[in-house]
Amino acid sequence: MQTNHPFTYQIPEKFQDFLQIGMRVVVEFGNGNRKIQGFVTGLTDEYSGEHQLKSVIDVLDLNPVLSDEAMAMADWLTQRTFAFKIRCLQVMLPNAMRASYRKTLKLTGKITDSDLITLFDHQSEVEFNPRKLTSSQLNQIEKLRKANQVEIVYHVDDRAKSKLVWAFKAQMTVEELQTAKKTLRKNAAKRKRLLDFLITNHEQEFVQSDVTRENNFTASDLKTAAQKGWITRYQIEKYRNPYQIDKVQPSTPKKLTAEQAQATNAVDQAIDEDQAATFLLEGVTGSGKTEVYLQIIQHALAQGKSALMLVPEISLTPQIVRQFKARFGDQVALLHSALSDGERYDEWRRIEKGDAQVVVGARSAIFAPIKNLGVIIMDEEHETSYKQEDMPRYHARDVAQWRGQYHHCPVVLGSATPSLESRARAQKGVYQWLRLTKRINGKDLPHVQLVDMRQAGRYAPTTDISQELATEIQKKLALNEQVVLMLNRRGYSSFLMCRECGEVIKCPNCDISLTYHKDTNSLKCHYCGHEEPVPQVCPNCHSKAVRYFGTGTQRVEKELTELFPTARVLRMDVDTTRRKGAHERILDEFGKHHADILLGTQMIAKGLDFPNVTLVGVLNADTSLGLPDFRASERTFQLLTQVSGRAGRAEKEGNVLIQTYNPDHYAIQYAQRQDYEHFFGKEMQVRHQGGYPPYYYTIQITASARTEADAAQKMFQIRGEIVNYLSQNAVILGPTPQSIMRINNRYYYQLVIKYKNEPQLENYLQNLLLTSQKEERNGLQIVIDRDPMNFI
DNA sequence: AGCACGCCGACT
DNA sequence: GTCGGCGTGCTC
Repeated sequence: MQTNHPFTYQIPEKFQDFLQIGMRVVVEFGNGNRKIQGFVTGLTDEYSGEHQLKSVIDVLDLNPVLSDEAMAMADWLTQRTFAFKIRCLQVMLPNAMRASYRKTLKLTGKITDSDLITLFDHQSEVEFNPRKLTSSQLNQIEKLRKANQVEIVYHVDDRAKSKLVWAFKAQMTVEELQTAKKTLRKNAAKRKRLLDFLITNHEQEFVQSDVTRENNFTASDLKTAAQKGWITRYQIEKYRNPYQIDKVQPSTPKKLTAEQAQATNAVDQAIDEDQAATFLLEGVTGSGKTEVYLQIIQHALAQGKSALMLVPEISLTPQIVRQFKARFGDQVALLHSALSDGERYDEWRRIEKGDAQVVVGARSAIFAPIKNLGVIIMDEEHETSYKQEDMPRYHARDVAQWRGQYHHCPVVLGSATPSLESRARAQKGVYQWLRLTKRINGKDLPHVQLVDMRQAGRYAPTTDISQELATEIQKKLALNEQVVLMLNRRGYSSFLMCRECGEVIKCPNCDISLTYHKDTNSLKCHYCGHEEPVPQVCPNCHSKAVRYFGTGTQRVEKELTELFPTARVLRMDVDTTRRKGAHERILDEFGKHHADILLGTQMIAKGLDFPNVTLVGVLNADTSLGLPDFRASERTFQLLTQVSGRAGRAEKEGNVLIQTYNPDHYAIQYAQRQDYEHFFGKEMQVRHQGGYPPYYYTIQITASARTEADAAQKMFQIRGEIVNYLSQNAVILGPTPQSIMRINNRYYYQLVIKYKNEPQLENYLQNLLLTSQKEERNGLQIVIDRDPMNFI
């Protein structure tokens, strides 16, 4: 991982004809000649270098798995995100195609050591995992290796396996089957039924599991049938079917409003003219953006092109998926992190083979191997989850635009609350600006009321629910309508504090307070996973007055059931949605009105579309305002606007209540009026004054080390170097310790560079990436992040 | 990641 | 004079 350049290998004759750029190969690497997986990045007929070349051991693919486009994209990504090229190549492929490495220990001579005899256990080759062995065993092995008694063998396993299922079809002719039927015993009813089945379904191929399930045969019935020669059984490849939403009612395009039609036409035209233009589709919540997307995709398909649709991970729910499947059926492929590696691999291959022309997926789907792209759409473009937080630290929006250029196709960025960066570009005419200002149901935006908790809090019936909110909930329950309550968990958690001395219980490894978990009555660290029981007495002053502070969904749930004993409450947070499919199940329950109140964290703010929801309550609007991040206002505004949009989606009017301690803050004020445009104006002023994006570009450099001094020292050294490469116009912030300075016993220091145009900076950082590798061994890690999303 | 090499202190 | 631990460089 420490090198960032290609290595040259000789191609054995047997591979020379078909080895191509973009294939995966196995090669020997390093002094120990351990085998590793590599990618072919270039081919040449001659080599005049000074190195003794090794040979390619094996080729893993029959056709290139990385297209020319993927190779070019990886090059660009390497440069752009300060990443290692190998990581950029790997990110283009599904996990299953990444090799897994294994070592075995092979016996070539005699062993006498009793330790090792037990280790080998009469086998000549065993799995070798040095971590599981004692140092004396390792010593022995090392000696034997020197004496050529044992050998370490390196293996590269390709995990990309297609799923095989048993299939069968009739082997005999109808006449022969008829004859066979006559030879059966009288009471062989099941075999008779099977033969009848084969006679009526002659010539047809069946998947064994389908037939056994639907016609009540067993696998052994079919095995016997094969033995008797009635059928042939064989294995076929089968695509795994992740969501099992096959049987959806097909939907037809809806009639568009004038605004929708205008937006659609503008993009359609760009598709027809092969224009690599970027559109910003700014549409208020409920303005029918999804229908616009669907019709744009349809237009692309009609031109014989394909389409790529990105949605935030969290809103990739069956509800959304169903809409696409209903319109485009089997042409849709899904890429989603909840898929297993195998499922993901199958979807990837369907796309790669051209069996799917519409790809719907979360962030990494932007690398889908889709050909002949007609349009790329990014819904909720402001979502921070589009930025990957480890190497390569790409933003899906940037990749989308790169691919748009490559394919000469438009990119559509959609949002009710666009990121300031995108909105500013629309202002300047860099993006084409499309607006949907009206809701499709013709209703006004829901009425939003602020509850000033500084006053209301004193008379509140419970800690988290004001009288105003309680009254509103009561009204809706009486009308048999549904309520969504959001608890803003960002920057907030329940911690344990001693009321006597003020001691807060903190994680022993990290600099943050432990979070109280009621279900297990324990304290957990959300950064390193440390867990401990709740102490009976304060560790500092030994007082018994240890209480927990903060708000958790569990506590609010309890308060709700006390206030409204008959109401059915569904809770949705990380605890209740951890299991696969739990997310969908909860929403499904709520959709069927099996509950009256849905209580959740941020995850309920997006994508929900329940016609019977007429009240949305935000329990604590401000917690995300106080974060030391220049995007705090933007995030708060976006969140409040998104969640407000959940009310009154259909015929019924909806209203929204926001509880806040900062009713005068502009982010809250504009969110109340759902006035994105004025918020944008105000926030741009703030950014201009502070010299932040979109007025400046930012790059964050982080150093982490085992001691605070090491991390700080490195950052000051970098600062000292970097000033030599920067002009007067650039600004360096820091180095400063990160707001959570210590995580898992590592110390973090950071530095942020704000700049507009610094031609020399790029080179310095590329160089830093390489040189910093050397110090990794001493526990010093450097991370370079372009356009970081989190400054804390 | 893992091997070789060179340096240095401990021990024969 | 030799062995082994440890830091450093390099991998076609």
